[in-house]
Amino acid sequence: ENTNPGSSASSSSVNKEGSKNSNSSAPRTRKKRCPYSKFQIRELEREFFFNVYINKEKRLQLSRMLNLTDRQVKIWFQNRRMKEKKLSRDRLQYFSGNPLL
Amino acid sequence: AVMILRSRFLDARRKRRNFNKQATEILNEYFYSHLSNPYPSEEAKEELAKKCGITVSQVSNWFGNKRIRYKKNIGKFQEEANIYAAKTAVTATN
DNA sequence: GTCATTTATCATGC
DNA sequence: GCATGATAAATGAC
Repeated sequence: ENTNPGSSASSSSVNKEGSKNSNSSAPRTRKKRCPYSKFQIRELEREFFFNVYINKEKRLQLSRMLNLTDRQVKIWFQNRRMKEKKLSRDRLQYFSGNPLL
Repeated sequence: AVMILRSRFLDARRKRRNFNKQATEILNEYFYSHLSNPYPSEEAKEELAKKCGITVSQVSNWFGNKRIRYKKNIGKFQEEANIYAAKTAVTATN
């Protein structure tokens, strides 16, 4: 369902940021947003359920299992925490000051 | 009672509903009168949300979408921009 | 780390 | 069929 760069047997097409770009290419092209697969989301959510903050060890393990970079996993947890916070805010607003409660 | 509220909340998020005309008017008025810096402060967002009858998050969503879509195709919004420019000019004279 | 944001994508309205 | 609002990756300020 998801043709993830780095998944399957992608040899080396993964754009790495490690290269301290020798020549121009001044503004590094922004990485294109690539939606994660159901499987990737399930595993990420599973780990998020156990601990909202993931440590470096599990992060590396997860990134290898899901064919994601450590940075991607790290950012996913950051965004996920923000999502959780927003859900709490919306919940609070919705259930407060409503007609029948 | 709580259950129906809960279920209504769960599916109320992704069910999109267009804003009413008045709310859109208010948002567009702010956007085109701050076209050089269309980034309302948190206080401005709260005020807009109150006047439009929507949440602050919805105001942020609206400005985020408006900025990117305006930047991507300025020509398409030219007519709209002129309308609100004239509107703010009128209010300025009053 | 949080958090506003950019950008693409999703889901719906009409 | 696109317009539009909401959400999901990705970046950057701090």
